[in-house]
Amino acid sequence: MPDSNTAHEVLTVVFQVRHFDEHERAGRRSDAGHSAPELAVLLWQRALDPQRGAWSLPGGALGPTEDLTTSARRQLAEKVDVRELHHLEQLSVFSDPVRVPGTRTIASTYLGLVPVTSDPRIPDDTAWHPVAELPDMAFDHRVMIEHARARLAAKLSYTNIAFALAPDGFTMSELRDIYCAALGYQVDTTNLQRVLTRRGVIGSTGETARSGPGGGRPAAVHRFIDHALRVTDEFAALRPPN
Amino acid sequence: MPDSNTAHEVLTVVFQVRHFDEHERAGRRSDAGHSAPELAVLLWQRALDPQRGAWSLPGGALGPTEDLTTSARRQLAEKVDVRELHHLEQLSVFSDPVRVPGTRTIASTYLGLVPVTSDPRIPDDTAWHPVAELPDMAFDHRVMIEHARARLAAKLSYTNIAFALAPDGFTMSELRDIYCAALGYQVDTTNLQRVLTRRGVIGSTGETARSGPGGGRPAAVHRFIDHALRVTDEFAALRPPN
DNA sequence: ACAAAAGTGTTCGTGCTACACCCATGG
DNA sequence: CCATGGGTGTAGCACGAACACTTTTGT
Repeated sequence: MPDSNTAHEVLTVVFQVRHFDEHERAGRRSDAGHSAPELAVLLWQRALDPQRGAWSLPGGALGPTEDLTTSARRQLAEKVDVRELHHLEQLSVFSDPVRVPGTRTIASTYLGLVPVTSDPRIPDDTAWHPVAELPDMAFDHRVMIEHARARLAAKLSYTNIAFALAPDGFTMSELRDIYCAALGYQVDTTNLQRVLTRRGVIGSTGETARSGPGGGRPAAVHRFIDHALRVTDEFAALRPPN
Repeated sequence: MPDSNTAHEVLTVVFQVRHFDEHERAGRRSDAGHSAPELAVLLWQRALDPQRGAWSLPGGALGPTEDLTTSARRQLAEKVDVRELHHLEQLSVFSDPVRVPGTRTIASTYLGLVPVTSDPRIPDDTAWHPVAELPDMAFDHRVMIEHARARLAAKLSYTNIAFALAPDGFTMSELRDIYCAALGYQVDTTNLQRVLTRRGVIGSTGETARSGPGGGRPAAVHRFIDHALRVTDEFAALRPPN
């Protein structure tokens, strides 16, 4: 009996660092006055029961001839331009038999990252939400987002994964804002630059950016050396002998 | 149509650090003359086609009312006493539509750890194999073992995961042998002790072990403080400010 | 006494943080 | 010339690697 009563779905936590307008979200600006960017997740609102009105992660049923990664990309193509998805990796599987009502459904979750520069057209039932204040979430989707966020934060410190969130060229201030948004705490610009250059993760293009209104020294433009995930701090301790 | 033609199986990479007899495995002894322990994986040999005679990871079909972790434990109960399984964690999912012939089967893989002290009775078709020289492996099981080994090696350096491989009480030499076997390279006993005590991972019981034949100072007996997985080196860089 | 194994102390290098100080631009 | 923001220098700390040295046992 190869057939079963079990369905398999793929759900992707898509993150992007975004600015949210002040009039949308009162009383949330940095000291300097300009709004600080925040880590956002892409969600769609359920139009039908169960859990009508609650927000869900994008995704859907796994097709019979596709693997999980292909399925995740296919499903996201309806919500986000696939070319904008600079990183996609597998997270964990949620297999509680009663995690959703009806047919028993196993969910494989993915982490997807979109750079700040892209602003893909998204359907009407879909929106970016700051991870700091999530709406009512359907089923077990909230904990999936928490897992994804923890994974992202961890990898920011020992891989070059930020390449998938940053634009092609950027100033160190812009990159610091991205790290702050993704990590949820303040990061020192000076040390960020030193750590990433020492590890060979970023480098300087020759160019310089124009200084903003009110002056200030023009910033050097940097870029990520690699555009694929690389581990840059493999063993903090117990590393192999020379 | 909730029914599907897709099956779901759970496969577990069970590791244990074991001694292999010299007459079984010629020419593999340390300088001192006593055989060094090695990292071993539990496999069973297929009696039926396809891939008859090749070796497989233990596991099987996911039951309709159990989650993945429960299923892994249940399947292993036939091979290994469950009480001996001191750690079990999810690895990745293998979802290539043609990864096995016949019904499309998705495999969720797990990492399981058994302490050196236990020697569970295992069925006749089942055996421990050193990971350094695996036999002919069925399907995609070889790469699953490689994933598991990489995960174990990584976690040994930034978590207390070795508690699941070590006995209740141990000397630092015994613990070093476990780390050497699992990592595949030499580890310095002195520094291992310092790293793990500073992190609060291990501590000294008052006791001392008897010295072996040929003398030598009796060793202090140590133990792991926690018996659940704990991350001990979360941020190597970019850690939050004070 | 001697060998063997365990434990301790010391030196060194490295990677990260924090903070002070210098540079370039717009007004 | 001054405010604003970018960049550089430096001191200090915490961690881990390597290795010499001391301690405690058995024969």
